Amino acid sequence: MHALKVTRAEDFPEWYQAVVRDADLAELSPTRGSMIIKPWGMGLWERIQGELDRRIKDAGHDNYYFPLLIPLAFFAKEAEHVEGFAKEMAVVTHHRLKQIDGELKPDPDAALTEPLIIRPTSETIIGDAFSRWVKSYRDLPLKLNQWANVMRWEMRTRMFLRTAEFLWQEGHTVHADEADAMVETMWALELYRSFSEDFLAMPVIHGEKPENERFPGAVRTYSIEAMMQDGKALQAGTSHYLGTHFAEAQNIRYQDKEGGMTLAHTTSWGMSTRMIGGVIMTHGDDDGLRTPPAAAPRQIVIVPMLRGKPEDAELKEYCASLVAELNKLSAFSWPVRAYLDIKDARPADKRWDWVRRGAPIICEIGPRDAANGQVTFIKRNALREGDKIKSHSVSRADFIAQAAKLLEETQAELFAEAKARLDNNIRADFKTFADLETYYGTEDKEGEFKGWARVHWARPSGDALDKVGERLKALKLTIRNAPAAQPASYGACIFSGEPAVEEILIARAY
RNA sequence: CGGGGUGUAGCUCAGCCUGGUAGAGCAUUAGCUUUGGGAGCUAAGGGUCGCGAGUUCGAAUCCCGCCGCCCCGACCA
Repeated sequence: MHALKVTRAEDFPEWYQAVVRDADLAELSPTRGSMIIKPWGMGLWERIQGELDRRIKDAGHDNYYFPLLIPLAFFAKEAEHVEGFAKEMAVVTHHRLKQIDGELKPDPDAALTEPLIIRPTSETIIGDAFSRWVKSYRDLPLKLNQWANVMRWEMRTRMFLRTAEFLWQEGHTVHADEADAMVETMWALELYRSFSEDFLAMPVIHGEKPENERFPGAVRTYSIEAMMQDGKALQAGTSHYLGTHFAEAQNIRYQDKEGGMTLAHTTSWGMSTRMIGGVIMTHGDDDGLRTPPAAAPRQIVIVPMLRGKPEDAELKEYCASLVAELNKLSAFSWPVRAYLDIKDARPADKRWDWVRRGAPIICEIGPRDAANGQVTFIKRNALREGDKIKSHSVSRADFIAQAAKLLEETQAELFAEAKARLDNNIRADFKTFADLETYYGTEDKEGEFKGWARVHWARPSGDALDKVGERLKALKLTIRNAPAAQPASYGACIFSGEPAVEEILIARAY
C-alpha cells in the first residue's frame, strides 16, 4: 500500500501530478497556465535560491533588479531574439479599466501609446542599461545577476516544467573579448552542473547545444541535461555566449586601452523553478517526493506520539530540546533544519504527510523513547523493507552525533541511485540511423523505458541539420547536447556516413 | 492551435444510454471510545452537477456553442 494513488509504472504523467499535489508543492491557479507554489514547494525553491545565490556571489557577481515590464521597442532590437520569443509574449496595452455595458473592460481611451511586454527574459532591457554603465575597459568585466519572475505564453503547460509564469535567476555579464566571455559562459555551465549534482543530487550531462537548439540571439548555448525516471531528458540550466549580438543591438561599447571604441561581448545564464520538476522526476517514488536533504526545507521532522494526556508535556519537552540540539548542527555548509510537528492531528497522518513531502529523516518519538533516551526514525529514501516500514532506534546522543552524517549519507545515496540510472541508460552502440529507428521505433515494454543514445555525427548545419532534426522528430527524439566529455576518435556520422567530428546525446525530452 | 479524453461535495468517483426535485467512500466538524503507529462508533455540515443558450410540463441526463484540465502532436531560453 503506497502513499500515492498512482504508481510511476502505471502512469508516469499522472504520478507526477499526484506528487505535485500530495507533496504539497503547488496547485493550479485560476490564472491559466500559472501555478500557486505552496510552502513546501516554495521552501524548496528558497533553498535552491539560497545556495545558488551564495555560489553566484562567491564568484564575484552582484544582484540587481530590473522591471517586469519592458518597452516593446527595446525588445524589437535584436532580430533573432524577436523571432524566438515574439510568438509567446504577453503584452500590456492599457492602463485603466472601465465599466462598459456592465462589464469591466480595458478603457479604449486608455490605450498605451507604446505597449509594454511582460519580460520573457531580460537581455534587452538589461542591455540598454549596460550600454550606459559600460564606458571603459576598466568597467569590465561587469558581472550581475537578478532573481525574477518571467512569463512566456506557452501553448501547453505542466506544473514546474513549463508554466506561463516562472521564477528564475538570470545572470548577465559583459566582457572585453570573446575569450573572457567564454570563461564566464563555461563557469556558469559548471556552476549548474555542480549545483545540480551536489545540492539536488541530480546527475547531469553538460555540453553544447546544437545550432538549432540555441537561445535566440546566442552564438553558443550550453546546457545541463538530467534523466528523468521515464527516460526523458530535462534541460535543467542553460548558459549562453551571446557574442556581440546584443552589444550591437544595444550599443554596448567600451573605450579600450588604445582609446578606440570596441564592442563588448556578453553572456547570460539561467536556472528556474523547472528544477523542482527535475527533483520530483529524479527522486520521487511511489510514496511521493524524496527531497534531497541539502535542499529540503525541513531536513529532520519530529512527530511526537502525543496522546492528549498530561504526560504529553514531558514528551513535547523532550522533542523540543532535541530539535534545539539538532538546529545547532550544520550540514551541507548550512545550519541543520529540524522541525517539531505539534499540529493537532493523528501522528500516523502526520507521518504520512511528511513521507509524501519527502522530509529526509522523520522521527517518531513516543513516551517510551523519551523515557529511554532514544530516538526512533525512518529514512525517507529507504522507507520500506519488503512490505514493512523500516524504522531505526538509536540513543538520543548517538542520533545527535550522527544527524549531519545521516543527512549527508542520504544525499549521497540519492545521487548514487540517480547516477546509476543515468549511466545504465545511455546506449553508445548505435552505428546507423536504422539502429536508432529499430530501438526507438518500438513501444516500451511493460515497466521498461528507453534511455538516451550517444551517437557520432558530422555536425551538419543549416538545411542539412533541419533534415536531421526531422528524421529524429519522427522518432520523437531531439538532440540534447554534445557532451563536454568527448571520445578520443570518431567513427562515421550516424546520419550521413561521413567522418564524424563529435559525439552527441539524443533523447526524448520535456 | 489540431486530435483524443475528461469536467457531479475538499479528494476519488457512481448516476447520464432509458429526462422526474443530488449519491457513495474518503476528508471536514462535534461527541464518545481507542492509543507505539495511515483507529472505531454516532451525528452534522458541505454541491446553482464547468459556463451559456436550446428542446421539454420537467435537464446532471438530450441537442448546440464556449471554457478549463489531462494525454498525444505542433510550438518551446
